[in-house]
Amino acid sequence: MSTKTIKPTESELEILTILWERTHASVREVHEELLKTKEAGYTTTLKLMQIMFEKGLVKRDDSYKTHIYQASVSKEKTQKHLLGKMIDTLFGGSPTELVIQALGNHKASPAELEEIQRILNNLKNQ
Amino acid sequence: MSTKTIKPTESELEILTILWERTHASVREVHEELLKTKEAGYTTTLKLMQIMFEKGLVKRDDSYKTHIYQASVSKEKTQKHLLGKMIDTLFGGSPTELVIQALGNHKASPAELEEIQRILNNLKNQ
DNA sequence: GACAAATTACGACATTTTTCGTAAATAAGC
DNA sequence: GCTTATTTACGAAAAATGTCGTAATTTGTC
Repeated sequence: MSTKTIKPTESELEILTILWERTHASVREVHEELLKTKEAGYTTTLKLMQIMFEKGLVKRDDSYKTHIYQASVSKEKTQKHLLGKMIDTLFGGSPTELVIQALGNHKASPAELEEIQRILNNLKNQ
Repeated sequence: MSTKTIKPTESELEILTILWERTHASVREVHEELLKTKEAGYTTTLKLMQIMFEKGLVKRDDSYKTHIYQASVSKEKTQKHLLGKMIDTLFGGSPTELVIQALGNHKASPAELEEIQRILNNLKNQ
């Protein structure tokens, strides 16, 4: 009953990303960060985060005037879940197909290629 | 002005997937296929496909009573676009991080691992 | 303790997505 | 050519998302 609940919307994902970076932040801080990439009113961000709180996507400390928010779903779990969904719907259930696309269309440095190689070796020796 | 337009919704993606598999299909056929995985009324599917037509996501041949639909965005382009978006929003712009996640969390057969190895070798020798 | 500044709470509305009922159009069989 | 079955067209509404204005609350300052 854990992975099933993860279904953040686009906007929610943007906010989660910021919270993952900072571990915790006020609405104001999140909002400032959002403004760097998009237009939005302050109360819009506030409302969004309140709804995320009701959904359980974030936790908050409201012992002070300024509430401090924190993601309550981990980045890794969310990545895993959304990736799995994408593999299912877009890549016919084949993670390999996705990996091939990702490698083919997006540049990776030699160091990164080595890292992938290490993981690949691990998987082969099992 | 091509990749910017690709933004199918969840439902639209389901339909596109079916169209990609069959190259072309009637509403009835798509609907039957959809029923295997979810509940939906026939007119719902119809309406969805009509809207996709208006958006330009699909083409159709309406010279007969039963219209025949066809995806007008390619699977590859859509995969690429959505993958890129996911890399940006969820994986901090690092395709490698995504590949690592995908390989770590989803099983791949030895044959598939070999295929990935081939691609990796290719990338290394450049 | 009154005032100003910032924050939260709340409700309302716009937009997008999804759903479906009903009517009109089309085609096939008899 | 009439009937029946199937399909499309269309409108309306439900549901989910995103937007923001206004009022109430809190806190700090003088």
